[in-house]
Amino acid sequence: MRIGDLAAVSGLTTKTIRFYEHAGLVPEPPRTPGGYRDYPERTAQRLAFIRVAQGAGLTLAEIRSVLALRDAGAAPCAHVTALIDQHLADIERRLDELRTTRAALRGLAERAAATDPSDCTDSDICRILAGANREHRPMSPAREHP
Amino acid sequence: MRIGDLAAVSGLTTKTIRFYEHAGLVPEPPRTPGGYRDYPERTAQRLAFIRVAQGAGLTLAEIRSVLALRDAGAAPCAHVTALIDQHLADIERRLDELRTTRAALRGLAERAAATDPSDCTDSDICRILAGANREHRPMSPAREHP
DNA sequence: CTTGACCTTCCAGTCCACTGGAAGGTCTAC
DNA sequence: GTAGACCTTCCAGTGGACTGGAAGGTCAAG
Repeated sequence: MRIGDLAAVSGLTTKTIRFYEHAGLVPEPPRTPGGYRDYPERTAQRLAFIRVAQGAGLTLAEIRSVLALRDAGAAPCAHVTALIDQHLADIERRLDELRTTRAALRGLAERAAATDPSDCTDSDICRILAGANREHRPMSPAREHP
Repeated sequence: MRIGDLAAVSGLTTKTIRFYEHAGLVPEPPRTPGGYRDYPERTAQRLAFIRVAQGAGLTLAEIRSVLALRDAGAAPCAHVTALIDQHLADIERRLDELRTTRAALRGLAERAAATDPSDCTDSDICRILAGANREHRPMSPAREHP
């Protein structure tokens, strides 16, 4: 099975598969005499597993750790369970953040509807935004890497 | 006002302020004879505005566009309103995604609780994850740049 | 024998908002 | 005069998951 075939059956691109190999998610396959990658059938299963795990919100690094355990002959169950719990907690946190930001934005949308543009002078840059939540600071929503 | 003072009153770092200047959010200030940045008072207001706008979930690029309008003498109200609506829609979409992923993860957590590790063979890499949502594919959650 | 589909490697860029560090200059207090 | 706090510039890196492109090699069909 060459990389193009594998890409076709897995729904990924050849680029992505090479990237996965580079990232240690897929082992280096044997090569044909011409130097082409020649994959065994089970690599397709591995890629399918990666997709499912990604769908569950695991990062490639986490998926790699699960695969490494399995490749080492260990049952990764406990590890997987921990990852799932961790991601659930993470998602709850992000949901909270998003709901807070949504509430703030809805407030701003209301304020915007009530604002007369001709009323809006240079002094504050923007009447809608400036002055908003000047009392209740603790908002800071979508900052991923603070 | 030198950059350190401005950092102190704005709660940002000097690094960040220079970065904002480089990014076109803050105009280049005059310099002291020694070459230090010497900010007027109103820059502090500008930085405060940036923080509020960021708190509302606007990106620096969007904030720059609002500031550019204001600097050009125009009232950015309509633009700001559009940005707010857009971000609200965006947040709804992300909330949906997160809720979907959460539901999937809860299913996996249940399955994990019901899985006996000694039961778990090499064949599928991981019983908990593999085989999960093999029917209802459409999950794909936290993919920001697909 | 040529076309063109496929493959190879490697490097760099994307997005976002910073952050770190090196190598040096300036200012204030003692 | 010197310590050390602050400032300057510029370049590179972070995380996450790819994606694009250049420059070239291989293979099957016509």
